[in-house]
Amino acid sequence: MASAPATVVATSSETVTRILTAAEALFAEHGFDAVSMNAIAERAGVSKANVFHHFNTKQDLYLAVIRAACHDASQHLDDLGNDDAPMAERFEGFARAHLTSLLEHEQVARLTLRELLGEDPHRGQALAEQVYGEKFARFVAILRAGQNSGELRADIDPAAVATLLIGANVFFFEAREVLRHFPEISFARQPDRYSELLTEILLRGILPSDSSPSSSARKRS
Amino acid sequence: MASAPATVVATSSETVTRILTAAEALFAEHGFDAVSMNAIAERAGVSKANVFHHFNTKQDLYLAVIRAACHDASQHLDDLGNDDAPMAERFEGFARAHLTSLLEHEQVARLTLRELLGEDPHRGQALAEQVYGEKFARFVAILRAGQNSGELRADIDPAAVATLLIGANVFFFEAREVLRHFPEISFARQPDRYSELLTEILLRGILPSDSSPSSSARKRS
DNA sequence: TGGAACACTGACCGACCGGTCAGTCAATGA
DNA sequence: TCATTGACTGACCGGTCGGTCAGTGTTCCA
Repeated sequence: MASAPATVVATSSETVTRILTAAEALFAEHGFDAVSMNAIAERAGVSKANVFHHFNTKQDLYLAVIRAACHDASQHLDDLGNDDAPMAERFEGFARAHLTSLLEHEQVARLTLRELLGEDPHRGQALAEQVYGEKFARFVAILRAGQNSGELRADIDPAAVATLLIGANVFFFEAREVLRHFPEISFARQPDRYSELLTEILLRGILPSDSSPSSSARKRS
Repeated sequence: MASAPATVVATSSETVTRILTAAEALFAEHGFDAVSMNAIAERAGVSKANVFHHFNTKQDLYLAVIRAACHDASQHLDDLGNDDAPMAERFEGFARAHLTSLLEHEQVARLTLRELLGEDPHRGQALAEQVYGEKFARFVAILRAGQNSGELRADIDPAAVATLLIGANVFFFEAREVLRHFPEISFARQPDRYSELLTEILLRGILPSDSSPSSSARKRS
């Protein structure tokens, strides 16, 4: 008579949450095949048989984790449409918020990236497409509005801009550990600074503005 | 008395190559833990015991695969420093060549991305850092030269530009399957077109040029 | 009061894992 | 000619995997 319908056997209690939390952490850190049901049960503080009582198979548990992660992700970054600020500010705001969201919800981000790389049970792609597709569409719509109002160049593809920004942020997220060891990079530990630099480049480009006469006199430090 | 020194037990024959090829394909597609030595042996057409004859442990084999992949990668993209063309062209050339290289050597790219995500035996990171760090440094140096010659803005961080470009390409590579299902995106199956769009955005930015009077008259299709 | 329902457990299963080993076979060189 | 070497194999090892099951304790309702 309970309200729970289908998809997951579990109907009650905090135990399911404990299992899902443990599984999310382990799957995010090590990947599907590197995590055993025993390890999940141990981390959740229950018996392995109990895990199988709530989730029929390991794949079912994994799918439940992915589903929960997508549900989480669908609630992040939800407050960036209602802004009247100039486009340049909104753009930087989104860049910053997106990167911050990635870093703050590292486990969800890692799970998604593993799913992208084709961790063997690649069912979750459909879910991810739905969640991230909607966010992508909203961001592209904002850029289109900026084009229509003349705040952004009309002869560029807003979807390419969105892909570029999101890609740059995702890459920063997944490679930051390595980027730290590149001596040319000063921003590996400062995501906010990276967002600033990134925004400046995307807004105004890397070529000198034609009318500026100051180009040849500059020197690097 | 042979020439092979250390690092790997194997000293001879095409068999080692067959094993490495099979292992590279399987590790790239499924990840370290999802691939059994039996599967590798079967794909290579040899017995499992023979695999262990040439490689002491599964990790040794994995490291040998990573090492070979890094050696491959170090020979890609090696012909982009000797160019006298204008910076804008060199930039687009690099963007295109980098993305093409990712797509053409998909297995190496996937192995590297898995390593980035922290596949459990993450020893290979040091190797990858060395290879990609050198390429990164060379690209940054080219950008710096462009700044000194006045072809590029002097007030931007060339390392940020490089990270942005590489990140956008890597993201396109890893997400292209998903991007195909986003209706806003027209370039998911056309990497060359993506490189064009990306280059235009990075070179000139997304803000309208101040002196241009044409901004308000444009319409989207 | 009793029994249906359910969360939960320890013991257990067959399959498969990474890894070992004794031994076969062809090539080599003294 | 024959001992040595090294690539190679099938059989096998202990251990762990995902998954099952009989049974226990508790709750709740008839």
